[in-house]
Amino acid sequence: MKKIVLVDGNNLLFRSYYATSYNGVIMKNSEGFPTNALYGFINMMHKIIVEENPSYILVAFDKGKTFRHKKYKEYKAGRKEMPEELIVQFSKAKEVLDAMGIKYFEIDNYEADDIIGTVSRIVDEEDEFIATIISSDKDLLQLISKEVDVKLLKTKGFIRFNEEVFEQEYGVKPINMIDIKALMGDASDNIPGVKGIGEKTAISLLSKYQTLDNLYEHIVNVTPKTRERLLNDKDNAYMSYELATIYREVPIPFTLEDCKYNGIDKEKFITILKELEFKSILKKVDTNEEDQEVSEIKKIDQELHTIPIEKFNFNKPFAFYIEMDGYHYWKSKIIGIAFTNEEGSCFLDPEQLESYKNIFENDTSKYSYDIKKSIILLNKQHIAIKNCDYDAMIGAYLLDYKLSDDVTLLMKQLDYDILGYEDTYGTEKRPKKVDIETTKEQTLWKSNFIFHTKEKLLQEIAENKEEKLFHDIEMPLAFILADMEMTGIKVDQNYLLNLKEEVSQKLKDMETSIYEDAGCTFNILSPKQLSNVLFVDMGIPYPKKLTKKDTGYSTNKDILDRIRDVHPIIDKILEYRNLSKLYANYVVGLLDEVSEDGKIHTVFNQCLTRTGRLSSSKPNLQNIPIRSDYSRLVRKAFIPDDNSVLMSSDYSQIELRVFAHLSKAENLQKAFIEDQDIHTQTASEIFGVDKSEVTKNMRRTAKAVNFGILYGISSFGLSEDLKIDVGSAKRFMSHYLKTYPGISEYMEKEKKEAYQKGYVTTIMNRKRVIDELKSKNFMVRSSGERMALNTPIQGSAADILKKAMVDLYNAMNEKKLKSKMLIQVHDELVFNVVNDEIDIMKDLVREKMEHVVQLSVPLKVDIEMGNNWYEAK
DNA sequence: GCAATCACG
DNA sequence: ACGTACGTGATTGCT
Repeated sequence: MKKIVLVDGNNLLFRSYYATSYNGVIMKNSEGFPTNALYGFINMMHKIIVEENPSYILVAFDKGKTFRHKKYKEYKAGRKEMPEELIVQFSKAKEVLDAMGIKYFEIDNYEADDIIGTVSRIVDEEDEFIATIISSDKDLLQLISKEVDVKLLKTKGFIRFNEEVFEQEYGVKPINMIDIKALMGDASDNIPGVKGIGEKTAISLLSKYQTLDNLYEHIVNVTPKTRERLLNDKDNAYMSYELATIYREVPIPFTLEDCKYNGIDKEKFITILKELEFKSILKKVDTNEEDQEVSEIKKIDQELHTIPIEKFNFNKPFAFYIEMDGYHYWKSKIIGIAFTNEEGSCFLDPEQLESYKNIFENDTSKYSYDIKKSIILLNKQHIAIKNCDYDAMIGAYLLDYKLSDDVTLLMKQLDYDILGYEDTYGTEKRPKKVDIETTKEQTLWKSNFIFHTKEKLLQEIAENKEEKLFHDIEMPLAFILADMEMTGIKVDQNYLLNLKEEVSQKLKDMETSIYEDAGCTFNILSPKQLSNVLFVDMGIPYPKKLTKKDTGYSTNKDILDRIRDVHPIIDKILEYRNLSKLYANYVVGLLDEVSEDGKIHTVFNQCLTRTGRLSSSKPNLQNIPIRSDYSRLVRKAFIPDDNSVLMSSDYSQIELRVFAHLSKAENLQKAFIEDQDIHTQTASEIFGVDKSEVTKNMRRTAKAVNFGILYGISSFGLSEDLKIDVGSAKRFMSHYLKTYPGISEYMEKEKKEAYQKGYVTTIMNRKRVIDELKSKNFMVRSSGERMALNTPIQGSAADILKKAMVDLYNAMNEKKLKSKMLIQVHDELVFNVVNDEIDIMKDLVREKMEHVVQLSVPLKVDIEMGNNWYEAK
């Protein structure tokens, strides 16, 4: 059997044009020639060839007015004119196809559909070929037969229809697609169909009567309303039938054999790609870059040659990689260390570690991967690391992976084949047992890799202007975080144990009371069971419309809050949830994490978030309760060392200040310079009242709007947050934007730049690639836009606090202070301050944090102290 | 393993 | 017309 692929060229070009035209902005090459549709088109054709692997392929295009226009003047009327910027891409597409070695045809007065219909008929009639039709137009489904299937393109992926799939989906034969169209019409082609009959009715009618003729013959059996509609529009139905029928007798001037696919004309293809400036595609085509990268890695692999450790020169710069035997570095031990320098690699057995202590502590320049992990593992053996100035993991993080350049491809390979954390250590729940027999080779390979990719990675960092971020912030920060983790924070376990008893008793009482109200017992924490009890058994009306995607009733706080007044059980459930969260996460959960030294040693993930923030895990110390009075009591369990206090220092409104700086909105900046309460100030301006007359509610609204701005704003989101209607939310927004001139311009500029570059940056040039902006899906793309707006704000704030940590840490060292930095919570630092350093620390912390960078608005910190974290806030 | 929920900034 | 605010982590229930 020979396989021929039939592509609806018009359809593909249309799709990729409209999928990549945002706000009228489309991709062009430097000459101004529009290229957006071609980009998607070429990728699509490439994908088709890879996925279908056809020996024959044909692309069909429309040409001229068809017989359908003669029959029905209104055919395709009301369609927007094809934009000039798309028209010019059509002729270019044909050049592209030539270069790709793909045959295309257009025949005067026929649509692409008709050509495809004719070819598929020929395929049906002869015995040598089978065909696959590719389009997103359901019309073509009528061509399905034993030898012909249709790959129907969707916004996400595709569905392959053959006879069975079609019948399962529609309950009729593929040829009845025409009858369906005749009844339901097609708005995009302006085919009328029968008024009042949509897809559902059409399908259900035809699954009973099969064809249009048969339906009208048995019209008496149809329900009165539908019968009336059918009779009213009978003429239209039959005309629509004709219009929807693909013509399969086009006089085609070629044979199937003419459509043989002989592969691309590389030279021609590359010339066109260069002209269109499709660098990423060019890279794929040009000598098959991906293969090259793989071979380069393999080359490193091959070059790996081990030398006896006695002959290894530790006085020259070297890379090292430490392998441990478990998932969690606090609980694991070293099982081997590999070293690489320009002469080769060697392996160190952990039993000999003691005698090699000095090589980590000498002045030689060292490179590693996940240096923080290495510091902590070695620290357990009382070994320090000096002069490690390069961490490949941090480098890869700053490059944000997935740029389509050499280093990133290498890093991807690296991540997948070599250093993948989960591949080596498993997951939290399923940790792998690591033993050196199986990993020795890999460990050597890893250090080898670190050494040999360093230059490339650093070069890439330089190209991004991220050198300062890398060398002056992230690298020193790794050591600081290691110190903070190792120091840990002291926990009052007795306090937590008492709290445990108290909460557990409350939970029991609560439980009985809820069961009484409900009249049955059930699992309160199961949303499924709970919604059943509330909205079915007890008959409480669900307060929100169920959208089609909802699988069932939601029972989240937002929903329950709206029905609080209906029944006392609701408040009890909310309370029960609060308490069980407190119990599981913050009482038992924390107690489980206390080490033998009576402290909690969290892990700060430095290379995880997309914005540049840290995250904290095992346990997470960045989400300890504070918003509710009762839950925040757990903070009393976090206590200072002897003769010390806990000091907390947090930036006031850092993200809004960063936003005022970035957006250059003058009155916003002014408010900060004058040290106003920013939400009150905003309220006074958008409500047009004096500050003294701003009510609590006005301030609350203003605060929500301010947050909306930081998150990339949508009036819907604001209305949800404030529980007001979308219209009012819209008015607040537009009023806000009028009040603060410059903000909408800033946001538009930011979005446009993100679309052009494909990434956004922070004040310290931290980079975040946003692939969502390329999505064809509106929702995904909008979300990409919000990321583009929010990341510079959140990320710059993160940069600022990170730099402050470095500056402050260095200053504390210089002054030989005994106080310690313990925790970072995005805009807050927590310290253990020894009593006789309180004054000096207060001044130093304020000085370093407030003057870490020079913005157009001042930075402000609030400092609190106490005998536990509860008091220091 | 994923969805739902809720803790923080 | 889409369906809707940014960034995290841990627990629970359920397939």
